Amino acid sequence: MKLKQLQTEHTEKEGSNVTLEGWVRNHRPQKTFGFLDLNDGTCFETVQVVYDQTLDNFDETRKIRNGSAVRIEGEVVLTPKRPQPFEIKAHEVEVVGAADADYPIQPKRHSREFLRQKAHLRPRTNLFTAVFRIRSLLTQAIHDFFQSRGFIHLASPIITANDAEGAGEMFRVTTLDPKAPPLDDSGAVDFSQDFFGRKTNLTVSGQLHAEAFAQAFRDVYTFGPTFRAEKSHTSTHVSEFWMVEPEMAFTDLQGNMDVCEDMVRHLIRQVLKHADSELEFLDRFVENGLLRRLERVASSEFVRITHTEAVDILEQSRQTFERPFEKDFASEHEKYLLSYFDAPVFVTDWPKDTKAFYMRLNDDNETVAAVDLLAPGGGEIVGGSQREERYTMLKKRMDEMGIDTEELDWYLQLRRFGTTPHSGFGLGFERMLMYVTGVSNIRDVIPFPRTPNNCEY
RNA sequence: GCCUCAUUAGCUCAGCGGUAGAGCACUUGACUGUUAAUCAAGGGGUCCUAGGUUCGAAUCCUAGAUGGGGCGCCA
Repeated sequence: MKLKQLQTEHTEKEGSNVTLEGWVRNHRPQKTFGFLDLNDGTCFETVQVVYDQTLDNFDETRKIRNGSAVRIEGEVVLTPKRPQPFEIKAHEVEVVGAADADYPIQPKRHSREFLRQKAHLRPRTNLFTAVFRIRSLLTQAIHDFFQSRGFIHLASPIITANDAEGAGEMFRVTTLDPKAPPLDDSGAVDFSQDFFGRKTNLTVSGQLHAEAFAQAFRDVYTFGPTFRAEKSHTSTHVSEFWMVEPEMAFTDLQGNMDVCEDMVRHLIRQVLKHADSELEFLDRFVENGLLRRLERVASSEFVRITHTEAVDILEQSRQTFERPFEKDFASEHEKYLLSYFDAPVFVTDWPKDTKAFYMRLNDDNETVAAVDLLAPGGGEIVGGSQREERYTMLKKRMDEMGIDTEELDWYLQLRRFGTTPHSGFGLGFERMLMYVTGVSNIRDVIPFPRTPNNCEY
């Protein structure tokens, strides 16, 4: 039987025998009896197993160490006067796989740094049980949201030929011999002899491919892994992460923000609805006030201001900032705007030279129809835009910014064959997860994080 | 890439120029309802590495390695 099921049915099951399988989180043996805290992976909670000398293998059971895998057969006993509503009175305890004495996870707080070095064992701690249960829930919620609105999911390619679209450094994909690659006449590496007959990289974004599908299915989204080879050392960057990228034809920037706002609210509501125990734990041990913050965001209207308005607010703030804010914002500016409004804020219409080539040029010729969503406690979690759908404008912008128009001819063609005003955004999945769980380092919301100089496991 | 802080037992940390410490974990024992149980005893150390200063270095100095935090780049 699964513990999750027993949790909802323990009243009906009172007095009946059940078998549970799981891992011992903590063990409190005494002289003639003892207690095992068992987690079977099906829910956040543990169940207390009580055993005594009536067990055939009482002496062996007394010696069970934390981390051991066990099978318990016993009776469901209601315990309304104790901290837990029910427990299991064991009739049989079978050790399925004992844990050696040097099992490193103890029933106490460990540092995140230590647990990162034990990434294969950390899902057995309360914190990571909560985080990864919510991660799974959030994945489901994303698909629910888009599928229920008729969006088509597309698996955008992980290996791409797009060399650079301005999103950052890329990982090269190659089968050439690193010691003796073939060279061309000028002495440079000859990638025409590489596996795909050209230079290829891991994707930095599925957006361009999503745009192609949006011109066929209208509303589409991608949800998959993304790779950046930047040597960033921060708590919000990893080399491999997941992005959600919806793309919508016949949709302007306002419509884009409507979908984004609905999505963020939906995601938070789903977590609030289905992860009570996890959020309660996180609110207590990770971020005091997490629940209140999420509830407020789930019910509040998001603010919408232009970049020009945001700059005005910063200018009138009477606060001294270390960095200039006329063009792009640093985290200190984002924090000020968030505390000013005390709600999620969309900032739109950014100066064109701070943003990517595909964003639609506004009539002022100075700004583009870009949008960043700033969220209290999470910083920038979404970046999006209305795309430049006018062929000549796009071509001009690409030339100005030195983007290879030959390589991206297929992307330009989309503007010649039935172009539409269209928009989309990218949600950093792990950043959303940080925002929802209160966990402050992105390496602690991804199962096996990859960062510069670190690819263990 | 830049700036900072750290590295002492399996974990969390104290010690800051004079014999290597505590709590938890582990092992053993006590305990008839524990909730990160409690109590007692025991085992456990390349004080990150390499140099240097000193009668004497975990402690002071130099370099390096690894990790954390901040900034930049971004999601």
